[in-house]
Amino acid sequence: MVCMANLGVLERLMMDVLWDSPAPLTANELKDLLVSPDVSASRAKPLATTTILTVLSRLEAKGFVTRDRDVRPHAYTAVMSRAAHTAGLMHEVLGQVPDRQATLVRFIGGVTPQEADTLRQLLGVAPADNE
Amino acid sequence: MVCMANLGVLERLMMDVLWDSPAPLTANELKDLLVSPDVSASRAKPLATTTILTVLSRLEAKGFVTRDRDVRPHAYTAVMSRAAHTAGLMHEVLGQVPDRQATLVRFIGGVTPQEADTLRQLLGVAPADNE
DNA sequence: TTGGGTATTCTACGACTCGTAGAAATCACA
DNA sequence: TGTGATTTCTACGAGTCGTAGAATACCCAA
Repeated sequence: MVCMANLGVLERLMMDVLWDSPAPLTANELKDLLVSPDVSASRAKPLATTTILTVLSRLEAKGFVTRDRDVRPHAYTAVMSRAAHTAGLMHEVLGQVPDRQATLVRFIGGVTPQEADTLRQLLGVAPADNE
Repeated sequence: MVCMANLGVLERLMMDVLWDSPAPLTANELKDLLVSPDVSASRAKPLATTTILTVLSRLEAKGFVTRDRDVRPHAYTAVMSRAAHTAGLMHEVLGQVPDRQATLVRFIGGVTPQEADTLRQLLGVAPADNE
């Protein structure tokens, strides 16, 4: 049932790096970015490269990343954008309840004014290019 | 970071029973409801009462339920409504991303027309007149 | 006041996930 | 072909979760 969610702390951190990267990353590039202070998803201790690779494999198995095996240091990419992933999570959560109406009421009650504006815009103008 | 989320399958099932109940429940009442076929959150195997109590204690420790210790078979109640809990989860997920705008775009792209109408109403936007 | 059923707590185990990484195998180039 | 880089295999320790027996606490009828 709950399936998109389960990312551990490190897994999530690594996804953040992947999401922030404009291009596919190798394990070592990712490792370096994890400790680089100018990256939001930062981390104190540097990890062993094998650790990075293990977690990347797990993320691949979970369907969060793909790897290009044709280039030699394999290159890893996030399958979905962060926005798509997060929106998917929100839908997944929302989909678990019988009464979405009530949930949306609560949800809207908690959004910031800016977010409300965004939503108004999105709902005011017509839908909806998908993919 | 992620804290509201982590409910196991049984924990979630029991929360569903609690949420569906208009009054506080005792462990045994809850146990019976778990196997009663007219309850959405149903279950094949009946569980030991101690199992129910263990899980209820864990839910209490996690802050999802409170118990009334003054009545003899302790009575358990969900702390938040399901709607509040779910909406909270959605906010928690949304709060993890740097660019909420993009996430909301995706989110709105995936809602049903009915949900969109609900949202328009809540946000005070004239509904799109389709259908 | 006590015996006995009921309710609750304590303790625990097995399966699974996750962070972590060494050891072993594989690869590619000099 | 040897060697350094890369990847896979294997594994451990901590934590969570479903599961429930054993031990204890509670309360009423006799």
